[in-house]
Amino acid sequence: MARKPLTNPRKYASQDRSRATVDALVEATARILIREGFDKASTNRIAEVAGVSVGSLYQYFPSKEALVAALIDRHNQEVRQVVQGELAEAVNAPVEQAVRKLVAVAIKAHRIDPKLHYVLAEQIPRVGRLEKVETFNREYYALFKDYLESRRDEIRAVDLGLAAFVCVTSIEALTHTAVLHHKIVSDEAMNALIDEATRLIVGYLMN
Amino acid sequence: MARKPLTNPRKYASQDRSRATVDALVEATARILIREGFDKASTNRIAEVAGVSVGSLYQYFPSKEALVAALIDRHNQEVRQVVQGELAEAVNAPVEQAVRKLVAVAIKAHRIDPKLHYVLAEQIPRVGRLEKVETFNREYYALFKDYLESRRDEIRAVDLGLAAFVCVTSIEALTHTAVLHHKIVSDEAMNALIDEATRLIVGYLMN
Amino acid sequence: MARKPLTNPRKYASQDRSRATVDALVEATARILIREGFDKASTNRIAEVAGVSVGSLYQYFPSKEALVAALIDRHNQEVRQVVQGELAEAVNAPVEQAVRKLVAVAIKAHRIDPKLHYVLAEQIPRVGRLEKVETFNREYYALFKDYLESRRDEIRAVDLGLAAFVCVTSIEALTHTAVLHHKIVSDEAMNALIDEATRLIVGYLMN
Amino acid sequence: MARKPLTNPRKYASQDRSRATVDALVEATARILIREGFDKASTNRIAEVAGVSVGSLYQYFPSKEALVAALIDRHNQEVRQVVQGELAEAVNAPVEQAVRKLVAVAIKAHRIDPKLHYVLAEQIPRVGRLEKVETFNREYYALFKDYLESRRDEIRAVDLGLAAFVCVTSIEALTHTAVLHHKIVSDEAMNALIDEATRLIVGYLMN
DNA sequence: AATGAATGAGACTTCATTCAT
DNA sequence: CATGAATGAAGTCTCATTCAT
Repeated sequence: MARKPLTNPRKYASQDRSRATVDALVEATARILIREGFDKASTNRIAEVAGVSVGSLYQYFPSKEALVAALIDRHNQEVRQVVQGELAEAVNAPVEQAVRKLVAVAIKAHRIDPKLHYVLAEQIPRVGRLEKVETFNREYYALFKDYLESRRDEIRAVDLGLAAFVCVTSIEALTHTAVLHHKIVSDEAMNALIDEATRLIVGYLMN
Repeated sequence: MARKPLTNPRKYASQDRSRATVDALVEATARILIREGFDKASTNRIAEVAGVSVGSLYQYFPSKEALVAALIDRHNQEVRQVVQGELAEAVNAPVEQAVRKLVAVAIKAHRIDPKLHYVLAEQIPRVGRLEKVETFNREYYALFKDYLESRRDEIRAVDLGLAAFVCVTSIEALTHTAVLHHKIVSDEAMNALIDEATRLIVGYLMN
Repeated sequence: MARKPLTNPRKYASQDRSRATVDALVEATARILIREGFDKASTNRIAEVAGVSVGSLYQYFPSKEALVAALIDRHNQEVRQVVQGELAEAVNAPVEQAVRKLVAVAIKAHRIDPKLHYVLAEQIPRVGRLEKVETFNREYYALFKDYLESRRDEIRAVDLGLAAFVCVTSIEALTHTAVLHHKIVSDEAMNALIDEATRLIVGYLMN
Repeated sequence: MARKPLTNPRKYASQDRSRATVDALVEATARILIREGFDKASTNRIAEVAGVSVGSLYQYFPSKEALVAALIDRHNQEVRQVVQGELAEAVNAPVEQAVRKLVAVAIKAHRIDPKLHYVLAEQIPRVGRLEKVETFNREYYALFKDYLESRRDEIRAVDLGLAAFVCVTSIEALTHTAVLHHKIVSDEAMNALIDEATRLIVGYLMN
């Protein structure tokens, strides 16, 4: 996109610096959003916290929304990294194990940065941002449906789409709410929640 | 302070006018919130849509937040009226019937004004009205826990608090998401959802 | 100005009521100005404190300024009533006695309602109101000059206009400041002030 | 935070620009206050007259009051610069010379910007800046009292506090009123006033 | 006349964005 | 590229005044 500079060193230097600036800005956005709420997250404030000038902010992000979008992407990325491997495992496990894994992973994901997750999910004026946040659930939903299909003979006869909706929505809600409302104060509490959620879903799918 | 007027009509006339203005303002707030989002809901805009002047808005509501609070109260009131009677019935029914009723009522409640509900639930926290919106879930939760206690011998041994959390959170999420994402396009679809949700919860409580 | 009503009683009744309303409004204005400052003295507030409607306020006063003007007039009237008699006496007294009297009267006048005086003199946006407040000093000045002329042979040779300015300004400032800044806490303190002021002025006029 | 620029001018450029903006705003405030009164001094108007945007105003002054406070400080500073040197001299002079000096300096100070002084002194209390404006008189008073103490044996026996109050208040009122009401149209008139005021005060202190 | 609801200009202030340096 | 001063539209809220009842 940018033309190649004449010397490599300079190029890398500036690329690094750019990268650092971009990171600082996204990080500042996250911090302010979490600690002070959306209303305090003005571009000037973000730039200040990031330690750069507003001008620089607009050098890298065409608008405030672009900044928030980048933050969402970053968070999604982090969640993906945490979730990906474990989810792959689950796919090959029998129903109960798979569900248990799913629940555990969901909790793990929500715990990455619960407040940020909350802010991104519920506090950001949506202006097209909504879809970005929802992408995950869609993926989750599709993955789950695929899994159910692969295990169709182990579970009772159901509309798999409907079942996937029920399961994914429930797991998401339970883990999200539990994490956000500090219901998971100990490993015990977490295990209890995992047990119950698993029982809820497995019982639903099997009986 | 004012002496009684000679005719009733006159006195009531002004009261009606006030009332109409207040109603128009709250209604305008709802419409704008739903159609254009929180950010577009400026006091000037609300007044304009309500067909009154900003001055009138501030005659009745000390701040923009007060307006939103009034809207929340109005919505809560409507929901309560729909829910109340049916919930009383459920309390005396056996588990499966009670849960089915609960789910049905939740759908009914969410259908009153789904978009408004969504906006109030997910977009308003910024206004600090969070607690007002959450009051409902708390009440719902407490009621459910009480019910579980009264039927303790019909369900499996379980931490009732945890169980209530699991059930209420799931029902709320399922009905909310279903209504909001237009998953309930027909009575059939609705009945299917009720069946599944009921099965989910009852299976969880019983087995 | 108003057409005569058909019956006297009614006439008087309504006149009394009007008078009472007008008085209440002026009084309310004074109270608010003193207790809460000019910025809080909105017409709506004044009407409320007066126990009448804004509409009535505008029935009797064409504008907020008119109200303030009426208040100034009322205060001036009160001051006049206190001052008048004593001032007449002073005119016939020899210089020292006259000056002493003048100072004493000035204190008395300032003590009528010091805060109101202060507010009216220094806190009211002037818009032509200034002259009304200043009228007094002018009268005072003219009167003093006349007195000096009548006693020209008892005092040293001097530009009487200039001398009157010096004396009136000094007496006014001393009594105003003393009263306003609570320098007159006792009769002793007052007498001390009177002594000093008198000495100041008499010394100036005589030597 | 910012790296040193290669050339000085550039750095100073922005500082100068800021400074110029700030100065223009304070100056505009003064002009409007003088020419149109406090009520017309809206922030938008001030910015307009200063030739900058409202935004810039709020970049440098957190509120309208801050602007007025800055103006008061500026004026005080100017007065101080005029007064300081001359006052130091007076302290070492014999009574008559000292008083004459004091009066002359007071006139000089009041002449710096009489209308502004008036506005700041009598119109601003509403902004709560009263103390700032009064600081001066307090200093003046303290200084005068100290002087009287140092010359105690040259003047008649008096309560020095009371005497200082009488003298300072009188000088202040005379010079203030004279300047404001255009009583000082010529050097002659000024000298006459100085003579009279000096005589007033000296006569009071000595006899 | 009295009432008080309604009006709307305008005040203060914020903040996303631009642009000269 | 970075900087940060400058911009100005837009938002919240107040208050003198009008007007239907």
